[in-house]
Amino acid sequence: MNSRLLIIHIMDKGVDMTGQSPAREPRKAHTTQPPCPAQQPPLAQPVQGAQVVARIALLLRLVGRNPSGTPLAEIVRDSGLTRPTVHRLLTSLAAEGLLDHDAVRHTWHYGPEVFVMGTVAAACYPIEELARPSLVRLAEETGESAFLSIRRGAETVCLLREEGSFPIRSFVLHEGVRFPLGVASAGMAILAYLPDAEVDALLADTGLGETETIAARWGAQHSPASIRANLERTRVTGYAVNPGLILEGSWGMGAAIFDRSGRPGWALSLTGIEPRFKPERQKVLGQLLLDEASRVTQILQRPPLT
Amino acid sequence: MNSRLLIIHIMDKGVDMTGQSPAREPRKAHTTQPPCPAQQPPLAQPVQGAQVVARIALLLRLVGRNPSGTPLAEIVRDSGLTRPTVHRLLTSLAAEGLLDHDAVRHTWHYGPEVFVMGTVAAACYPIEELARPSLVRLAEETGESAFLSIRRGAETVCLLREEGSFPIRSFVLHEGVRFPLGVASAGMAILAYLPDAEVDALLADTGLGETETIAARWGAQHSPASIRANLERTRVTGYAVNPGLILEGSWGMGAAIFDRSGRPGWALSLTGIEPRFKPERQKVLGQLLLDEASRVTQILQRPPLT
DNA sequence: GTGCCGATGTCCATAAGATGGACTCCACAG
DNA sequence: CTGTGGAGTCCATCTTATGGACATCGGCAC
Repeated sequence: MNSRLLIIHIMDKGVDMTGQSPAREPRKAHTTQPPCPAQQPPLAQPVQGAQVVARIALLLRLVGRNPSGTPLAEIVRDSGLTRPTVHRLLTSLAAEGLLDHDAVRHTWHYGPEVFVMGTVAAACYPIEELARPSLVRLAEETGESAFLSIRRGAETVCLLREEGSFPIRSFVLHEGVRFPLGVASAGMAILAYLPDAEVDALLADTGLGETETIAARWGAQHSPASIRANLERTRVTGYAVNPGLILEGSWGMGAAIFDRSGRPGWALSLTGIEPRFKPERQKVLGQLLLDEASRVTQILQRPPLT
Repeated sequence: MNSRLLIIHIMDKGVDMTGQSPAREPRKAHTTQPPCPAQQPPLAQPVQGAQVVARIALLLRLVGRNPSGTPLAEIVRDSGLTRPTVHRLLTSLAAEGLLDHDAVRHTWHYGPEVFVMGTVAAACYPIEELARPSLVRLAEETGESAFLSIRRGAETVCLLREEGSFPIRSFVLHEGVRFPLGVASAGMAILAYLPDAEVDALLADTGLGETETIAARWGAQHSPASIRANLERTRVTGYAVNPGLILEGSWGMGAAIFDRSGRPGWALSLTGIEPRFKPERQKVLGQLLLDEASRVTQILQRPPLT
């Protein structure tokens, strides 16, 4: 389960070696530029009068990347907040049951209250039950691991994972992992079916600094041009292919699911190693993905619930 | 749904007519007594330096009571906070995707982010899949509605609901509803298997004021004595019976589920109308509940998962 | 129509409360 | 033993949340 950590590490150590600013300093962000909308690339607007809420939400999102627990230092680093602040907020969240603190391993995870709230919320978001059968079928028929991701603002979040039978499995993707739209096949599949204007907006402003571009974080293979090229390919076939762009040799394919208003809000995807994604098989896998995505979409269209 | 809420109601309506301070003033609480452990009777300790976190958690819990949406006024009333504060916090939470604001109906619900986080958390709390089959069986075999509740501090929270076929159904209990331990059959079943010391603590201090007792909120049939009497009955049979104590004619029965350390952390329960809970049938239903609770308990005991 | 009521939503001066620099403590490696 | 890196704690400072007061909206009675 720490293979994931690995990736984080790799990325932290390697990709970010843009050279400049060895000591991070984004934490001063909130002190000076009140009109500045983007301190972090989350999904929130400026908002007035409750920055703590933004911080808490940020921390909750960060903790969520690792269901198996995240150490304080990692959260401090990735949040850009100071250690005392993060520690205090995490402690308070834990006191409320929203987080849990593993005192032995010094890690933080989601607490029972999050689970409880999520279960309640799940009553309003029935995607889970709707998509699980599709995931199972995909995993069984292909042998690869199958995933459901949801769009959240400019990101996708991996919600469900269904393991395939193939003995070599990638752990780049698992529950809670977030990617910007355009990175990973799920985000690519979703992005491909958003209106052009939104695509432009999403690919253009990644905050303010040019250091914050997707490419800076995820490598040159995620330059706007590369992403747009892949978008075109995705629009032609209907499904997205990620040819090892995140981790060499780790391929993925995805297809979008559309909500009642016709917008792509989720995606099904498959991941595996490169030899399992030869061109001929891509067509097969792509069709399977499209079939299942279409099935889920149709179920979603149907009920006028509420 | 903390007992705390109650007080607010009481105060607003009548009890606080002690003459002094018609305007509520419990909000000064945090300013003076730092060592005082009980400012609010939720599940949290004093905590230092992040009262906003407590407020946010409180609001999230309150919103969760009603998956279908809660108006601002209700949250303001039950939280004891001022309207501007509640409004600002809710707005901020909505901006983060943790809540959703129905601008037409002026109601607040859980947002997609809560659902996402919950789904991630669910990977660590597999009770859902473990218990669902039991709920389905219970609902099918009895015709009543079946529920899974979880213990959260001094409360139970209803997590899952499975409708029965019987055409008259009670909606006292549904996803997100919270009761103090000792109220409703699920909480009674759990309370009955907690150590005596804990039971005493839970039944004794319901905060600080004597106006905050469970009985004050849930009626004299929930006096400590009555609860203890019911506890005894529960310990004899193994299952709890709620003979319409919350709502006349709305009966319930529950059985506890035990975690790996042998503590009662969840409960299965059935609800229905009084004629369906005649003594002979109680035995049948009770046995079914015990069987299913035991089954879930055994599954929980088994895996040494991380 | 008009006026009342209860609700939501907004503003901004105030002071309450969150912040983070600096410190301690602990575990582990060399 | 000393050095390094991380977790956790403290408290003076000043940023940030607070809530009283106001604006607005929609429904309802007359």
